[in-house]
Amino acid sequence: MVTIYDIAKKANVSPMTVSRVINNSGNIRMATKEKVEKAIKELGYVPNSAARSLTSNQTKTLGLILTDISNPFFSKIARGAEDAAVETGYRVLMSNTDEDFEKEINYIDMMLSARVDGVLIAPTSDKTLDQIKRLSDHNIPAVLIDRTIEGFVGDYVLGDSYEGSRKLVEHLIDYGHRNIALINGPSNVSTARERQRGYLETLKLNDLPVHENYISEIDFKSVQAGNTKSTVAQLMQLNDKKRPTAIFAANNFIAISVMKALKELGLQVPEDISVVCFDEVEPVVYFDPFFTVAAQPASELGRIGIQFLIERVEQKNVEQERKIILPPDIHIRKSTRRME
Amino acid sequence: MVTIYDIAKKANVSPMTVSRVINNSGNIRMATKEKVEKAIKELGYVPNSAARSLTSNQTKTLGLILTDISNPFFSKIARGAEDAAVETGYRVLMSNTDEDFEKEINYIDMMLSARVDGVLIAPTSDKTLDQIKRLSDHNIPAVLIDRTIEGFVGDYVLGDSYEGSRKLVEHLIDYGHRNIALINGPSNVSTARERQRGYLETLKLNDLPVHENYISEIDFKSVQAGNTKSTVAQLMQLNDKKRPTAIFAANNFIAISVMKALKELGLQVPEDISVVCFDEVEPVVYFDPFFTVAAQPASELGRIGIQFLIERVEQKNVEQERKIILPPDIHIRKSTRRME
DNA sequence: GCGCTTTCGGTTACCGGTAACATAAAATTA
DNA sequence: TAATTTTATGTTACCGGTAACCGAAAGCGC
Repeated sequence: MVTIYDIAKKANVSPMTVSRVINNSGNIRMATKEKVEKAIKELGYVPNSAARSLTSNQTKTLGLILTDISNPFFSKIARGAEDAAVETGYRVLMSNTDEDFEKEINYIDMMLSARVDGVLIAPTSDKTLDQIKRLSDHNIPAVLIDRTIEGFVGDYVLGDSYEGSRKLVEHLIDYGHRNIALINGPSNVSTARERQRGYLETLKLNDLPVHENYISEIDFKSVQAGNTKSTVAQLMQLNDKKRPTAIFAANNFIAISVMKALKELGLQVPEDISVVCFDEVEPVVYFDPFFTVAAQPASELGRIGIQFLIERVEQKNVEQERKIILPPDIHIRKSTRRME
Repeated sequence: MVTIYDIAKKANVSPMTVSRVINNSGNIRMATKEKVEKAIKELGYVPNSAARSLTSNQTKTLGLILTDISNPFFSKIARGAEDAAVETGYRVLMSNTDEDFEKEINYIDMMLSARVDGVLIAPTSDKTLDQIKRLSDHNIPAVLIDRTIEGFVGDYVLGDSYEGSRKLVEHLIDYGHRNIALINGPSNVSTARERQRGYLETLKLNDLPVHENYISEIDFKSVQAGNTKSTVAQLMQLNDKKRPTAIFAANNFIAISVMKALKELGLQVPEDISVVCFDEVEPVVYFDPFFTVAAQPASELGRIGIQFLIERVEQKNVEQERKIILPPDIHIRKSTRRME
């Protein structure tokens, strides 16, 4: 591997001079600079960031801890985040927790040993607070994305779950639905709590009763395992008057799984039942706008999250905590129908 | 930041002993080991990989250079790759080239300065060969994914573009289509060449004429800019006999754009025209299987790619070049119809 | 041409680990 | 119990950069 010393020897200067040329620091005679640059080019030298970070105490690397990069919502966040990072000269280490606390801990370890300058994280649950503390104990700032956690002090960038939820439910009510079920994610995630709050309040505001068995929680692994079917089946087994005419799926992942379950149960959407959900179900939306959704500006979330994070890393605007909550766009499409 | 020296002082041993405990190397008395481990835990020490990599000459980090992580095909590759990487104790640096050669060069620079142990890359074109050479000049192995490039020596993992293309076109012919247009990606990408070859050979085998203006090329940026419409419009303006009854979109990105264009032109799929494409159009496929596609095992590709890469990095199975070509699954769905 | 300031470049030490060697302590053998 | 081997730990130097300090050369005023 070519080092600064090889360049120094070739250009007949000291390693320090090479370092100065690379970093454009100090006073260097033009002739010397050119000599060094020639040697660098000829030997194809690229600085070793590991060595650099040892003295500079920064790695120019950020950690991105998300649930699952193959979920379109998160892959858009990742894309926005990565774009913002390279633009500012940072690299991004990626990871997928699958909402698993143990995996999350391992990734925190990884970020710690990689000495990343900061972490943008969608925490798996409120328990993640301890992990964020571990980061800050090592002087590594964290910005939350998509979710908050209780007791967190710092910046976060979220979609407005409460408001989106309200609007989706209002839309259903507007269409004449009175029996609306909510299939939610686990309530230890803030988005689930907010969506449930929006759901409940909207029902209350419209004087609609809340049936307890309309609300179910289903976690990432159950959805993956295909356990949504029993949840849906239970809902549909309620007797006629109580049988929901609409399902509010709390995210795209659940929505897809619900659709699958409905299909297996022989039910048509929207003829037999209406379905709405949070997050866009891409990319088909462009040519077959089917799903009525609360679409979050995912790539924007990622971009802003990284910007905040880098400002924290570089000690700018550190006085205030910034809580950004971006409103989702409600797209009314064909998965909901008016009740006669 | 806590270092090995802090631990050493606290545990009243030499730094070297701490190092040995951490790496489980050499002979350490049980009592000493426990003393050190206690100190590590109490101070929350995590080894600094940068310092480590300086002596070990490896970073346990791999580079992943893809077109666009927010494209479901690539996000699945990324997921498979990242999974395989962590399982083997590696980290992953992500990047998005947008098929842009300049961006790709910058990312290669980034990988070089990060001293990644290896790179898994979907090259933007045959020109990328020089960049891969830059990597190998620095002893960094590269494995290709999704695409090959001319003159490349090493491992690659691809989907079978030729075979998938043949099957899609055969399906269309089987359905009675004789006028089949191909909207391809740029021919400096191997998949485009292979898909075109499959297209042409299948037509020839079935004694169908090849109209020159049935084949068009459209690059990533044009698709992004929404320039697909003019291409599609030109096809549809051909006089009746020559007007295509089916379009073969060479990838999911093009397919979505084609669908959009058709919609704007007021054409229905599959009533007015049939459409097939390469790559799955997820995730809607699960509940609304619409598109007839050649689905590539993306996550498998990513996983195998990383496995090969790590073997190269760790100098295992290096004698032979491995060329893996996985067959796509053909899913016949509702975007194609039989001609009467 | 002499002293003073500025410019340019070199030397040394250190960042946080670890390989290689050295040495002290314990265990084993004769 | 002395000699020998084995085990346990310490010391030194180095990985590839850079900060901090220092000295030589060049520019400048008089």
